[in-house]
Amino acid sequence: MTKSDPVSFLPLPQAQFHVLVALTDGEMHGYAIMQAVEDSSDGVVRMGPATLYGTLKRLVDSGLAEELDGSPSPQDDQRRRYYRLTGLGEKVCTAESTRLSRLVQRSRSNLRPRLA
Amino acid sequence: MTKSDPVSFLPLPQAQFHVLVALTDGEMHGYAIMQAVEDSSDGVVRMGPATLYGTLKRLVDSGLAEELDGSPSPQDDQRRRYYRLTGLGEKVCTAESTRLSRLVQRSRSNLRPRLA
DNA sequence: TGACAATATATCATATTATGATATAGAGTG
DNA sequence: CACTCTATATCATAATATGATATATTGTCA
Repeated sequence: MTKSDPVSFLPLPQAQFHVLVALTDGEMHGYAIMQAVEDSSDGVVRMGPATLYGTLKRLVDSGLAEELDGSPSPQDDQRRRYYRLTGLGEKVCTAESTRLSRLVQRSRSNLRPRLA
Repeated sequence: MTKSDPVSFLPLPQAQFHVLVALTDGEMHGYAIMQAVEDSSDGVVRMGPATLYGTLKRLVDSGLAEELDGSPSPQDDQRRRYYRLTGLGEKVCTAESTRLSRLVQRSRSNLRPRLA
C-alpha cells in the first residue's frame, strides 16, 4: 500500500483488472479466479498460473486485494488461499471501469456511423 | 497480416487499443495520436514516443493500421506520417470494445449493489 | 488399496509490452 | 537568429505476461 488515490493506479494492467473484476463476485481462491476469468470471457482471455499468481501478488502488494485469514467455509480444500477486494481495490476497479467505458463509448460512437 | 479473425487478436494490449481508438476519429499522424490519447483520457493515460512509435509499428505489422501514401492535405508539415485503421483494424477495435464493455458491465453490476 | 485425473499453488526462464531518456531535425514565433 | 514546439526515431531498461514445469492434495473409481 503506497498511494491511496484510485486514479493514480490507472491505467491498470490488463491482468490486474481481470482479477479485480473476478473478485467483485466475492471472495475467491486463485484457481477459481483463473477459471472465472476464462469462463466469463468465453475463453477469449486465458490466464495461466504464472500470470495469475504473479498478478495476485502485485495486487496484494499494492493494497488492492488481500488474503483472507482462513477459509470462508469449514471442511474446505485446505490448499485453497482465498482473496477479496480491499476498499481501495473496489475504488480502483470502479475507476478503471469508468475509464474503459469512456474509451469504448468513444470507439463506438466513431465507428458506428461508418457501418451505416 | 497473419490471421484475419478479429477475435484472435484479443485481448489487445492496452497501448494498441488506445491507438486504434484514437484512429477511429480518422486518419492521424503519430504526434497527434499521442496527444489524442492523453487529452481524451484527461491526462490519465500518458503515452510517450517510445510507446507510441513502437505500438504503431506493431499495429502496421499485424495489419490493424496502415500508413497513408502521402499527406491528406497539401502544404502540410512534411515530417508527418499519417496512419489510418484498416478494415481488420476496425473489426478488432469493435471486438475489443465489446469484450471490455462486458467486463465493465460485470464489474459494475457486482459493485453497485454494495454501494447502497 | 492403488492408479489416475483434476485441483491448487508456486516458480523459473523467457517473451512481450511499455517506458524514460535521449537524439535529431523541421516548423513557427519573437 | 534564438528559441520553443512539433515530429519522428531508437536505445536501454523496466514492468508485465506467459509457457513450462514442479509439487502436492483431493476426488473418483475399479
